[in-house]
Amino acid sequence: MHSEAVASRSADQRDPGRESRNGTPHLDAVSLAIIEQLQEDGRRPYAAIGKAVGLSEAAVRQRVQKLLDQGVMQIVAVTDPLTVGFRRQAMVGINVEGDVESIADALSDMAEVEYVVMTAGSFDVLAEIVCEDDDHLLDVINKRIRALPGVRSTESFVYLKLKKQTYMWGTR
Amino acid sequence: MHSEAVASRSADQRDPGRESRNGTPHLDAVSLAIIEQLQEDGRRPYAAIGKAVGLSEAAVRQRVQKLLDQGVMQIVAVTDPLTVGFRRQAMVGINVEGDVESIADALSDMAEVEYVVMTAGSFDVLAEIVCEDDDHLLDVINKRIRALPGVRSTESFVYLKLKKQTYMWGTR
DNA sequence: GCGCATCGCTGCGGAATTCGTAGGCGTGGC
DNA sequence: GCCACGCCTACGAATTCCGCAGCGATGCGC
Repeated sequence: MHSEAVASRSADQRDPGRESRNGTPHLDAVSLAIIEQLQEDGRRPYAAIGKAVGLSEAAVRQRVQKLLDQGVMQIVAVTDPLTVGFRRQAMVGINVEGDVESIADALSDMAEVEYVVMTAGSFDVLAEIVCEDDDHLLDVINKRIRALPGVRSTESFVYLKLKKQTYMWGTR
Repeated sequence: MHSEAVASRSADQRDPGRESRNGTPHLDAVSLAIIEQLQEDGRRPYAAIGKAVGLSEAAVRQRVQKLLDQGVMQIVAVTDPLTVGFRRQAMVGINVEGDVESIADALSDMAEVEYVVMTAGSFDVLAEIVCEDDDHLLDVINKRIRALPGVRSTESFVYLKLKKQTYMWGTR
């Protein structure tokens, strides 16, 4: 029925979930198209997605479940924390001596830390923090982050206003 | 039926969507609870959410629709772009002379820029960029961002590895 | 005080979606 | 060759979504 939408199956499309060498699952064009659909609307019905990508409703459902199970994708509500009662939010740049990844892991274990990324440049790690108020923010940065062994220095950027927040890389 | 879950309506709960002076809608406890549910699972059925927050299915549906329409919340699929074909991602710190907000708006108009926030600290604006490859990244930073009138300087932090990405501030 | 417009919630019933599962088909290992 | 595996489709049953009418409470004007 959808044969014209999926050009006679390539090897990619036959095994859309196999692992590549770095441990992250390989994604074929159809899975990317599904993600793209869900980036526009996380609640879009499977049948509508199927029509867009050339797959049956059930196949889309199975792929979505797999992508969720693998941790490749999550379907969630996102907001601007500053409009939802959290008074202070900040990005913290961190310099590390020794093992960067273990510091990043330690940061990831903190509930107030929503986002952790290892970087190249004048910071080794960037961490985004969401707090109730100034005291809370101060506590997290000074008492918890700076206390981690291996943290050499930190620099904070307190959020004043969120201007853009999208997940639409698929749609361009 | 759910009378025991919502303690005899407070003023807050009677007018959950009214505007506060800064233009962002005021959110009552029930709407926060709904958002919290959807932060755990963006596809959770309205009936299940209703049971959790003490509202009927239809009421939850109306509130969710309103939150989406107001732009308070979006329900979307989120991924790590680096695992989905985008080879280069970076955070760019920007210093501005003159009107910071107009620069932030200009950045927000760029498709490659997924995240823009005005900050206090040694940068005026932070912008996250998602690119296909090095050439693309270089082009965006050097030709487009640095070309904006008012941009005094930029500093880039190329992403090496995303370690954490959550939206669960509600669940703590 | 009273009517009236507004707003949010509930409770339906019908339409649409989701879910579980059985069966088919191509691929790769043995 | 043959089996195991992965992915797909098909389809009925259960669940969910959706639109709407009605109701109670609030706020406003008079």
